[in-house]
Amino acid sequence: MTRFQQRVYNIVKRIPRGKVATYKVVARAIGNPRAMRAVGNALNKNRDKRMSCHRVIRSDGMVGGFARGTKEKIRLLRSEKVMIINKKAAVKHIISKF
DNA sequence: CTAATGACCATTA
DNA sequence: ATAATGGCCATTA
Repeated sequence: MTRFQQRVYNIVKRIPRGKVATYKVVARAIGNPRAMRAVGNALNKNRDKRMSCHRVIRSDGMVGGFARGTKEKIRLLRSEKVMIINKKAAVKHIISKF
């Protein structure tokens, strides 16, 4: 586990149920404002099902990728009442700061 | 060390 | 409105 991954997970862990954050905002929160792409890579490697990496989406509102499939990601989000239309999450759920 | 990869982003066409 | 492009960065081969 690299330190970068640690920092990412520590932030992602704090996203409350029913809310989502963008890769970009997470990158900013860990102090690497331009590392949003690397954030996605870090989450991709996570195999811990207990961790809620499905709450991280793209900055344009699209749900984005998921290690176990976008379908599953959407299913998980819907299960916690996050409204999704055309693979896009409703703005009201998106958190923009920590 | 260099090169390639990808759960991204903003700009441009 | 959609699609392509160049850039960015941690990790891995």
